Amino acid sequence: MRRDSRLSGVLHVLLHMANHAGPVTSETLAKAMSTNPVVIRRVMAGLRDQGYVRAEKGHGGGWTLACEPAALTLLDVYTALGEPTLLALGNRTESPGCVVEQAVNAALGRSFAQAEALLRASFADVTLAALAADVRRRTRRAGGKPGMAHA
Amino acid sequence: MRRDSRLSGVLHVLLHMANHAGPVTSETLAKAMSTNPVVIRRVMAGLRDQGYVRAEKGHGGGWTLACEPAALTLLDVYTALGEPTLLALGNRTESPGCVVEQAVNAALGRSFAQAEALLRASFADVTLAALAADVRRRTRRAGGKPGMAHA
DNA sequence: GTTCATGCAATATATGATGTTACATGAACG
DNA sequence: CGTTCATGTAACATCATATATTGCATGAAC
Repeated sequence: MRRDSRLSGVLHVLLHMANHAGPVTSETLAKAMSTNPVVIRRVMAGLRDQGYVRAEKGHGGGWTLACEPAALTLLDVYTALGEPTLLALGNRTESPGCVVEQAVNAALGRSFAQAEALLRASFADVTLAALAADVRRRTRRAGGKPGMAHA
Repeated sequence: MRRDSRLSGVLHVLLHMANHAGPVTSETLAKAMSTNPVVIRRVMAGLRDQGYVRAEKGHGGGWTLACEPAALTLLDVYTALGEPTLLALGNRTESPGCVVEQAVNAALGRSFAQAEALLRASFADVTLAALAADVRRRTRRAGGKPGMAHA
């Protein structure tokens, strides 16, 4: 099944913004992600509505981080994205009349709920600041420069 | 994202077979699942190749369970299906040149690996016999008959 | 008022699960 | 035998959704 990479993409964008002083335009971010500026605006809309980032128009405009990186968790970002489906597996139908269906749904549902809870807990444990620190560590190790070293 | 319901569907089919003495045809199973016989054969192919079920042609043919329900776990079934993707989220690209990408992939990868491991462990803990027992319990509680009480 | 940037709707594309048709193979029954 | 029933499989249609793209409106800075 096709996998949703919006969370990954948004984190990538946020880290670039954290590494950058002034506002960054959708176009710049899009080039760094080799995608389209509209896609950037689309996935950032939720974060903007939550107040995590700010978008300004006109000359010198672009995206700015509007919160403490240490206070923003992956769970916040995931929630701002609209909490897209986490699991690729699901129950066939919700036909409450069939006891077989009920038993299958109950068993799978327990497993699915556990996995979702674990994922959310994992997300809540990681802050943007921690990710940024990891980026700095990797940059030092590679001896490169911090900016957007994209192909 | 659209969710893969093949595991749910196959379990449904296996439970119907466990409740039924003789062979069951794809057509009968398809009606019970309100789908197409070809879909049944497709998702059952892996289980047949693993020897978990048997398929016989001609008059009186159909599908038969070929293993102990207590020995068949959901993990076995999942594996026989070809281990379809468990998580709906994924990493954007595998561009090893970008340290930001590496950091994001590492963080998300840890969460994803944990969740997948938990799911597999959950699956390994449930046997077809346990599911069948749950079906019987639910049937008793509802006062209905065990067969394929589908709409 | 021209340029730059976001906001957003509308549309196109790609992928993968699901549904369907068609035909071949082989077993059981007359 | 041949007929019927069932699976096996390829080929194609359908549908949902993430992703890509175009177009135009809005508003800020020069």
